[in-house]
Amino acid sequence: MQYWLVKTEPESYSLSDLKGHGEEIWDGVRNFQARNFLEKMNLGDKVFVYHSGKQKAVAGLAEVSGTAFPDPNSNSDEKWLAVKIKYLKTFEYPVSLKEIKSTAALTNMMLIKQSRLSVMPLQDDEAKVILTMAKV
DNA sequence: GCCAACGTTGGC
DNA sequence: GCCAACGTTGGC
Repeated sequence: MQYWLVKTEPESYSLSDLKGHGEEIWDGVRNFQARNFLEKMNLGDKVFVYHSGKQKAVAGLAEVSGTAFPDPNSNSDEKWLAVKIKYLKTFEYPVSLKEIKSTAALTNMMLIKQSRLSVMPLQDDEAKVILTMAKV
């Protein structure tokens, strides 16, 4: 089982929106590296939802409920992908970017190393540290 | 509001 | 194929 992290601007789509809908098509990814990660997602993989912008924190957890399929909003001659994710939980203690940066075990996260990537895998130990920090 | 990092585009 | 110009993302 793999852990992932996806970024979203809560002003356009937030974790609470996902909570309200239960399940959502995660589309609009227009970056090859991110696309390749979407392709590797498996059913049941856990997905951390990160809020960029004002909040800058890992807000909660979702789960892959549908593996990669053509992004319905891209032209058929393009090869962009989307997945489906299902809401799991909102962290009572969101893990802020600041905390992540000041935690030695997390400083090699792709979130830090590649600040612009919007879909990325996490190491198991990184995921566990974040879950601990979120007091899940 | 600014700027760094990064991706994309287009001229050569 | 290189590189300058430009656009976007996202932290500060």
